[in-house]
Amino acid sequence: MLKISRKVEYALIALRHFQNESPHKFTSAREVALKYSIPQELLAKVLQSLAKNNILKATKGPLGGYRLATDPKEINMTEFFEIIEGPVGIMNCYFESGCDQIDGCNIKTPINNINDAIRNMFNNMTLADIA
Amino acid sequence: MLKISRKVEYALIALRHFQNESPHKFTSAREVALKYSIPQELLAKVLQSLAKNNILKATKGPLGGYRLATDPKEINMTEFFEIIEGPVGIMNCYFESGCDQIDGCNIKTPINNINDAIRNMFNNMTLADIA
DNA sequence: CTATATGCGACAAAAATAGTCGCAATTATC
DNA sequence: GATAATTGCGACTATTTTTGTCGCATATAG
Repeated sequence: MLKISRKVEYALIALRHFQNESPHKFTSAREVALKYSIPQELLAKVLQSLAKNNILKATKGPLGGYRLATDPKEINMTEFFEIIEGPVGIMNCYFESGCDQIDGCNIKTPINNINDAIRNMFNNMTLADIA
Repeated sequence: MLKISRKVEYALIALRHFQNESPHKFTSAREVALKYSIPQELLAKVLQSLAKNNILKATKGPLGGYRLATDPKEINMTEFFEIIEGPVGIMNCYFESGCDQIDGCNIKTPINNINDAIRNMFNNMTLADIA
């Protein structure tokens, strides 16, 4: 349970790759996909999201590609996860309003407690911490 | 992301319900399902798992049903989650061996770090803590 | 004997995730 | 200017996981 998605996995792989490249070199999605045997199109989408959110810098054209735009120390894990997968939380009701429990939900508090614990953990973590 | 499943949600609802009942009263899956508008058959399965793992006590026949078998203070959250959903961890490779990365996986360490942090958190939590 | 439980396995439906494809816009190289 | 390689983006399909259902055996209170 609590598994993360392939997209997050691919993002982590790519980010670690960029960390090991010289800071100004651009690497294409294709190259990264080949190197780690991951689906190119899917990786491309993930990298596009990261670029749109200023985690990566992108350039088009031949010799184009991606490189880190931000120091990994500055990349908060909650933010990182949410760029790729939307809100971090174990249940939707943490974020949404509509809930069809007739007799009133009796687990709101426990759910929120768990959510807070998880979010708190990731809020205090940067990409640099885990790599 | 990191959402828990409905089954866990239903288990939490039921457990909180049993916490509020007198300790020796048995309540049937049907009754709990009706009260909280959750699918009876599915809830039944979840309760059966919990009974098999001594979180609940079950009796058959009319007037039968379930009640707590254990003090919530003694119910470890990791254990609880794993009864219902299997291993707690953000990625399968934490538990499994086969991995088809050709060029070597570059995210084993970060993944393990995140996993350890999550497991550690839940290991230090009982059902009583969150309710 | 009947009605109401749990227990369990197989199955079906629905939703989420993963992956593919096509095309526009940009840019380096020839 | 033509070509090839790239990002960017949306629609689509396939696969997997989750969710829910059904049927039947066993137990038991009345």
